[in-house]
Amino acid sequence: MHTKFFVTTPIYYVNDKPHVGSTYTTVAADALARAYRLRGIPTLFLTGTDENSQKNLEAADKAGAKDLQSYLDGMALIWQKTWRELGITFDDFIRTTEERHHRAVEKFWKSVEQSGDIYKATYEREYCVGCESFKTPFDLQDGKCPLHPNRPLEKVSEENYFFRASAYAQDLLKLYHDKQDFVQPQSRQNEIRSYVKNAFEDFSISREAKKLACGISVPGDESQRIYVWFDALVNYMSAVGYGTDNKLFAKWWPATLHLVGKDIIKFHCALWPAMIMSAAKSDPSLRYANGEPKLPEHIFAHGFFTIEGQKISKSLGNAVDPLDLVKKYPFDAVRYYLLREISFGEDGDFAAQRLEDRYASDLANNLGNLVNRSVSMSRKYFDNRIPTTNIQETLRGLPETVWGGADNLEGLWQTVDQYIEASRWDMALEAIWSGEAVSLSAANKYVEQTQPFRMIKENPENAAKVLYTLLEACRHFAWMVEPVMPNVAADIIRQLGQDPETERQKGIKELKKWGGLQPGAELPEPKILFPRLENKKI
RNA sequence: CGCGGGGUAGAGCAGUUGGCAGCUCGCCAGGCCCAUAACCUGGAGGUCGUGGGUUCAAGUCCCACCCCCGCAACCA
Repeated sequence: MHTKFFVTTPIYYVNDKPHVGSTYTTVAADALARAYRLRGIPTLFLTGTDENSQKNLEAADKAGAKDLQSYLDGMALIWQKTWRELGITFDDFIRTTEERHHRAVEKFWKSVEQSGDIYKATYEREYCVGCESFKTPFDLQDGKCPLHPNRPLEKVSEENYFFRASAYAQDLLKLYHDKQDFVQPQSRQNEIRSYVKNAFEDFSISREAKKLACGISVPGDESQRIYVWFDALVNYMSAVGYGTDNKLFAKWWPATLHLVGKDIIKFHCALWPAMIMSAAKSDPSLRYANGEPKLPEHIFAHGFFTIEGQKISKSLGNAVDPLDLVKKYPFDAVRYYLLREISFGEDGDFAAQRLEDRYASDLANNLGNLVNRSVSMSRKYFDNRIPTTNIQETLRGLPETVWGGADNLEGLWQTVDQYIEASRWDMALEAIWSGEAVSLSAANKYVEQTQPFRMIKENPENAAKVLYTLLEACRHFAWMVEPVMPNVAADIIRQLGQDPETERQKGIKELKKWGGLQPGAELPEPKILFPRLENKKI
């Protein structure tokens, strides 16, 4: 595990409100952030909005906003509000129109300039507004942008500033080679490698101010504005004090993990590290003691969604508003579904039916039912209390049963931690649900094999052991899934007669130990964790 | 020679470093009765797109081929 965890989402364009795509990225980041916080690791979770884009200007006009700034303010608020309602625990929200960001960009630009990697050149090329990037003949297909064939290319002939990105191609290739997990999943690293190898050119990083109504001015040249990507990427640094708070910056940079969609990997995995390599040459705060540039440690590119098998599209009316979603389903369930159903890094499909299946099967039948039956039996047979038993004797399961005991539980914790470190919640959750010796499934089997409801008559001592084991296991499972389903986890802890906040204070080491439940403690009346979803079609 | 994703049981999907082909749902037959008609056991169901190759061993690596999906705008 890391000594600190600084995770970011991309900054989102505010030309629209959040939808499942941005929600997916942000929920994934949130679950990771919560996991590290729970583990006592200093965590900073950053998200925000990209407000210097021409697209926003178009959107503001379209929305009939009285001026750009009030439009941006309104949208930024909507994004923040949406995230809060989805239980997103971001620590900071950066807006690229903020002063701190402007100062960071300015400093960054100057560093790159000082390193000799900014030069002026006149050139004529095609600019695609859709991509917000220049296209080389190599990029074009039939003279059109292959991504936006119906959007006319702008012929641009002007004097701009360029970033000498090509000078870093070799260093980037070396980086990918030396650090196999710099870009994940592996297939994306391959893609990036071939891009850098074959098509990595210098970037134009400014436009004439008179043609661009918004954006940050080039330091020392008011007639030019900084290209949106060159500005946007720096947000990851400006939020942690680059150019404004050296101490803060030293504490948090470099980022541990940039979470991005697969469409923007070129910018994050090639341009961004190249920019840092350059700036680091003249800015010691961007270098380690050994002189190496402080690059982000990992970049994870997730896949895209289809909705019910179809591409997300407003004209089809299938864009899902996350706020509508959490009106229909508990947000814990939505979070669980997003993180469990799609293998992180792959494309996936969002289907209401699947969500409901998972809800009924994984959540209600397995998790909810296990907690409910365990608590109910304990209350019934042991006077509304956690059975009194010798905890030492519950370290192992009864002979001839599947239950693997405390050692295996420790192993499961390790597995979960390992998958979290790889950002693979899908795998972590699968292990919790259906691992061999210790899991929700194993716990349910343990009930069948030992039959405490029968055992209570013949061998109450063993029944006490089994039930204590089940309750204690539930406590562990609750903490394992807490980052994904914070409300559900808290409910389980309460049903076990503990206070979630008091428990959390004890720290992860304590929580991971076997025997956290006090034998003989009172058990409150259990409530259904996952009520049936009747007629709740989305 | 555009870019990318994918073809594994009826449906939906996993398969990190090559080592008996798995999961969820559905279906069939049992069990249990603590529990949210939940839980457990057993079973049927697969030429892992096709053809070659490497290997003691390939869904997994290599080569060729076939098929499907996305790529106006919105957009991770």
